[in-house]
Amino acid sequence: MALRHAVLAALLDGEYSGYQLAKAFDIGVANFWHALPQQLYTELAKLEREGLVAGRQVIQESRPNKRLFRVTDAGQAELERFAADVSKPSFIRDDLLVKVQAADRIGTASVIEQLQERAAAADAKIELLGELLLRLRGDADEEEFLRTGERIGPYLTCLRGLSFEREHRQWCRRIAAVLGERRSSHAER
Amino acid sequence: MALRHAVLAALLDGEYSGYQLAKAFDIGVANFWHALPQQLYTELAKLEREGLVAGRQVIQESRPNKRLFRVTDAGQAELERFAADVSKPSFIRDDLLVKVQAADRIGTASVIEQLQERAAAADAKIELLGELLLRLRGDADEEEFLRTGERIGPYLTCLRGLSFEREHRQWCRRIAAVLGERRSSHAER
DNA sequence: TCTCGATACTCAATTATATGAATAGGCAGA
DNA sequence: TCTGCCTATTCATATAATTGAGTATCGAGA
Repeated sequence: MALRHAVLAALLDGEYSGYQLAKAFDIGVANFWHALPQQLYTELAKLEREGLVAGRQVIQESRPNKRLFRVTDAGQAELERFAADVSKPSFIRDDLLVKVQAADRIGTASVIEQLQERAAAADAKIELLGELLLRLRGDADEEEFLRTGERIGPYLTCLRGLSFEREHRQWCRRIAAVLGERRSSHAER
Repeated sequence: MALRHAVLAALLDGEYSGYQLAKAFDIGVANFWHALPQQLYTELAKLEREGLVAGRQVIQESRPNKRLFRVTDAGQAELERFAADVSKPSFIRDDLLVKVQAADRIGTASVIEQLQERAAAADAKIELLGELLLRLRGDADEEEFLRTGERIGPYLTCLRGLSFEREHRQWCRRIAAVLGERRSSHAER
């Protein structure tokens, strides 16, 4: 029930097509919600039926036509309403954590490998987010931008994403090291 | 498809009833997965049908009877198999982040309030996890426990939970401050 | 020229999660 | 004694998310 609001929030920054939204939901926007393209198209169609977003066709020559969407006044009001009611707590849900939970009862080689891959993926994401933050705040420094910038929402969620990725990376590296040392020291499995 | 593995991993530490598991999934275990009681009962029934866990009835006098479950050899093997295949990336999905993304286009009063509630909830969770970690490692210090402890999986996932909650708390407080200052300074809305 | 990736979207089917309501006895506090 | 919470579980329904397949055109590079 919250994807609709994530889409509305993402559309606040301008007009996007389903395809562009899908891209955004794979990088920046993924800091607060994640969704596959199919879901987004479905959700946009629903939102349009309900009058919360409005779409317009854009005819293109050298590539398929597309439909750009923007938030309507009703959509804005819906977001406003949504912001007022209680949020459900946020949970971690992660396959890799499940594997670590079981770590000393199963073979750890593959888990260690996956921890390292995750750390590397986090590296890439951290760099990406760093660039995104820079682009969002322009010349201003962070402090000043947050005080006076006119659109700080996306910046704030990126900050969360960045801190999440940093912590995740650090944890992955540490756990990989811990499990690795245990493997080599008491030569189990 | 991963709840089953989360349940198996949680059951590695002994026998639990559905009810006890549900409790665990509300605190410690929630560091790697979250689920409602109904889901757990359903999952346990499925796992039992497939022979991955075994249940036994325990008759009680002063309260309802219960069924305790343990992981079978087949269950262990299934976990082993699961640990080997690729994990899907972990995503944040959080109502409150959606609200922050929209923050400067909607009224912020309620969002600020929710950020503060979240921070307070994180405080409580942090304390809880701190105690849990202490209980898990006993007298040893962390370094030593991680080197020589015989069951470190749950400890490692708790560490992740702790770091997640700490970062979350810090972010909530900072964002609440930023939004609060903007409200008071340019008296918008 | 042929393949491959990017743009742009749709449809169907399945699986996973969440919501809501019920049952039922014991025990603690007002 | 009445109220409500804790233990312990089940059933049904609804919503959300994932998986898989498919369509069609353009432009770049082998």
